[in-house]
Amino acid sequence: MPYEHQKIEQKWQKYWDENQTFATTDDTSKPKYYAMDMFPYPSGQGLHVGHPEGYTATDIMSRFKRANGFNVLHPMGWDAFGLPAEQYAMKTGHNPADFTSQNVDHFREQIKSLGLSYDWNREINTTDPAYYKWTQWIFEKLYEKGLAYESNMMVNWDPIDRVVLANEEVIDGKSERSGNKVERKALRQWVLKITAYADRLVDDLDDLDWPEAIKEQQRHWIGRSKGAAVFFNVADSNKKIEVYTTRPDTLFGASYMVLAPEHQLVDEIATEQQKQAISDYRAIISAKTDLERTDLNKDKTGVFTGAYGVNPINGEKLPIWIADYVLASYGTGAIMAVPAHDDRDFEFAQKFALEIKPVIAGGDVTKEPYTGDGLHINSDFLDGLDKSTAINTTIAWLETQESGHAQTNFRLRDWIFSRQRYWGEPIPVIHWEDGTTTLVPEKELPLLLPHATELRPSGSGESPLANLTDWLEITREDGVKGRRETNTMPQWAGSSWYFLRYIDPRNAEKIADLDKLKYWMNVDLYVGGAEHAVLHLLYARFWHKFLYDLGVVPTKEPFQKLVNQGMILGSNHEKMSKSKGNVVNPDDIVTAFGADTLRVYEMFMGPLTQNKPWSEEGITGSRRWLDRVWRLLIDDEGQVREAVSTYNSGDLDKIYHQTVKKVTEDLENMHFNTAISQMMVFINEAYKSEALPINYMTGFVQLLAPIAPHLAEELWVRLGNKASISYVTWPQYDQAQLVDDTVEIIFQVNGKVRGKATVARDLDKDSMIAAAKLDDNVQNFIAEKTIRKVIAIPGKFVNIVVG
RNA sequence: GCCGUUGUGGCGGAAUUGGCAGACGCGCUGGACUCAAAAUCCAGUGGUGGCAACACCGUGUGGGUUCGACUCCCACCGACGGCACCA
Repeated sequence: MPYEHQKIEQKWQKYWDENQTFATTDDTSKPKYYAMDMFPYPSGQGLHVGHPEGYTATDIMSRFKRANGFNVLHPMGWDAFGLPAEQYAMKTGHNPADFTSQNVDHFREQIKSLGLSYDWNREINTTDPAYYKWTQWIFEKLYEKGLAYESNMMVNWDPIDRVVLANEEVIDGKSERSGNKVERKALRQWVLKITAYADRLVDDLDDLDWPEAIKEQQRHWIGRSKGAAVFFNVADSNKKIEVYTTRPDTLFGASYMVLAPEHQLVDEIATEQQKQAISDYRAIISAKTDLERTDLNKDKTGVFTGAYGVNPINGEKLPIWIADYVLASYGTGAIMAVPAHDDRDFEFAQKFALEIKPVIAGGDVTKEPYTGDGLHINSDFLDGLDKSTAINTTIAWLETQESGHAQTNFRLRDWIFSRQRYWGEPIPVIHWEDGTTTLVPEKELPLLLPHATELRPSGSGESPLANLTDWLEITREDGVKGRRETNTMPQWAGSSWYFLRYIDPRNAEKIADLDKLKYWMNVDLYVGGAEHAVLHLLYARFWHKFLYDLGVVPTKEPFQKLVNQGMILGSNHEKMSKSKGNVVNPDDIVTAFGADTLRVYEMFMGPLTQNKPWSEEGITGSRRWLDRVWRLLIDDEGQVREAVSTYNSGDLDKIYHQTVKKVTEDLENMHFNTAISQMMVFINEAYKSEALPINYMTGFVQLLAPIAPHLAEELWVRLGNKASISYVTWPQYDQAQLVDDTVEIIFQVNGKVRGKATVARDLDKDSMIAAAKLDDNVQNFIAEKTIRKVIAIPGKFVNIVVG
C-alpha cells in the first residue's frame, strides 16, 4: 500500500480540528512558549511558497516544544486593512470589506491545508470592529498623553486626480496608477511622537536576541548622535542662529555658515541685494524631487545671504550661505562649516572659494579634507588636545559663556500616522465648528467605519470618507456642529499590537488580561521577512513601550527572539514574480506531493535564514524520502512490516541515539536542514538493518512529527499507539550508546593525512605515536628525515613534523 | 560612499572550541529486478595523473599566524539586503 498523502493529510487535519488538539489553555503550571508568525496581508493572489517557509519553522518549534512539556501559544490572524483592497474596490465598485473577507477565507483554507498547528480559536482580524476598537483606544491614550498631534506635513499629491499617494505608489516621480506627475504638497496630518521614545528604542535593542543586521538598521534609522548646540549671533542684528555640530572642537576652523533654504531666519537676515538670488534659488530647489536633491546631485549649490554670523569662540565674522545640502528637517537646519575637516563643507568651500582653515594636525587640507583624529592646532586653548578631550573642553567653555551646550540629536522623525484613505481604522476624533477638537468618548468605541459601496476620491485630498455626509457630520447636544476626522490609520497601526490580542482575543473589557499577559509575554519566537526590519518592528516596539508606561503590558519589549526567514527564489535564482514566470503555487505542491513533502522540502533546502532557489527535482527528492520512510515500516498490503518487532539486533543502537541527539539539538537551534539530513542517515541505516526495533521506530516517528506531522500521526497509530502524537513526551537519548570502545585516528606528516588506524578509545599518546611510525605510508614520508616535533591528541590524531 | 550579510563539487548545501573538506539531497554513471520501461533497491561520483596502492591540486583572490586554516589576522574582488549630503 503506497503512501497516500491526500487521504492521510485530510484525515489528520480533520482529527486535529474535531479534537481541538491545538487549542491553547492558560495552564500556568507549565512553562510557556509563544511562537508567532508575522501575520499576512490577505491579498487576492493567495499564498505563495514564501509564506509556508516561515510558518513551517514556527510550527516545527511549536510542535517540538509541546512534546517537551511546554504550553504553546501559536496563533494566526490577518493584517487586513490596506491599499490594494481599496484600489480594487474603487475599480470594481465593491466594498473592500466583502472583498477582504473572501480573501481571508481563501487564505485560511490554504493555510489549513499545510497542517499548521495554530489555535484557530484565537484568530484575529485587524478590520474586525472588536479588534480595531482597541487600536483606536491606543490612539486615544497617545492623544491624551500628548503623543499624537496634528501638523502640516509634505505628502505626495496627484494634482489631476486630486489624491494623496503613498511612497510606494510613486514611481519615478509619477503616479503608478494615473501616470500623472506627482507634486509635494503640505497637508494636515496626524503625527505620533515616536521621537519621545528614541533613546529607549536604541538602548533596549541591546538585550534582544535579534539578527545583528536588523538591530544595526534600527540603530541607524534612529540615528542618535551626540554633539553640541552652538549659538552664533548675526552681525549687525539681534538675531541668533543655533547650529548643531558633532565636532564643536573644530569651532576655530569654522569659516562660513549654512542655513537650509527653508530656514525661518533666511528672510529676516538676507540683505536687499541678495533677496532676488535667494528666491531664485528656492524656486529651483522646490522643483527638485527628493531624489534629485540627494542621490543625483553630488554637485554642491548655494547662495550667499549677504549676512554674517559671529563665531562665539573668537569673534570672527562668518558669511552665512543657504544651500540644499543642509536639511531643514535635521538638527536645527543650520550648520557651522569647517571645510578643512568635513567632506561636504570642503566640496562647497572649494566651489565657492571660501576659506579652508586646518585646526587638526595630520593630512593636507589644501588637497582633501582631513576627518581623522589628531592634535589640535590654530585653536588657542584647544591646541595640543586630542579630539575627545577637545570636544569636552569646548562644550564646557560654551556652557560657561552661555553660547552653547551638549546636545543629542536623532535622525528619527515623528511618525506620520494618518492616511487619506477609506480602508483603515477611523481616527476617533471630532473637529467642532467652535474650533475645538475632541476624542470620541471611550465608551463609544469602536468608531465604526461606515459601509460604503461607491468609493470615490473626495477631490480635496481628504479620504473618501469626506463624501459620506451621514457619517461625517455630527451635532452635539448643545447644538454645536462637528465634523469627524476623515483621515484613517496606516496599515502599521493594527500590526503594532496584535501579538497582545492573541493572548486574550475576545476580551471585551481591555486589550488583554494583565495576568495572562504576564504569563505569555514576551513573544519567544517571531518569524517573518526582513522587509519589516525597520518600520513594523520599530512601530510595534514604540507602542509596546508606551503601553508598558501605561501599565497595560508587563514587559518593555514585545519580541525577545526574532528570525528573518530567507526568500524562496525561482528556479532561475531570481525573485519569484509573475512577469518572470517563475512563480510556484503552494496549492499545486500540496495536491501533487502533499503538505508534508512541502514542509520537508522547504526546511531541507538550506538554512532558514538564507535565500534559496526553488527546485522541481528537490521537491520530488523530498517526496521520495517520505515514500522511503513509509515503505520502511509499511508493506504492500498496508501492514506493519514483520521486521518491526521488539527484537533488537543492535545494528541501530548507535545511529538511533545519535539521531535523537542531533535532531533534538538541531531543532532547538532551528537548524532544520541538518536535522532532516540526520533523519535521512537514520533511514538509510535502517534499510540496511534486518531488525527494526519497535521502540526505535516509534522514537524516529516522534522526531519526524514536528516536520511531517500528518505522516507521523498516521505511522504512530499504525505502529500500535493511541492518537495523537502531539503531546507525547519527546524521546531521550542514551549518552552511553554514543561512545565506542574503538575509535579511528588519523596519522599526519606535516599536517597532511598519510594514514589511519582503528585503535582503542583510550590509547595513550606514546602508543599512538608508535603506531603512526609503523604505518607504511607514514614511513614513506618520514624516512631519511629528521623528526622535529610530534603532536598527538588521544582519540583524534598524530601529527609528525619532519624537516 | 557608509552599514550589514555572504562567497565551498554540475546544483541545493554540511563541517562544536582551528584537527580526515564536500555529510545529506538533487543530478549523473554502473549494477540488480523486468520481455522492456518506469518505480524501487544496491554501489560509485571534487579535479588531474595512475591498472592500482597512491600522489599532486582544491573552500572568491593575494598575503600572514600555526605542527595544522573553510574556520583566526591583514589587504582586495564579486553577490545580496539596507541607508543615502543626518552636520
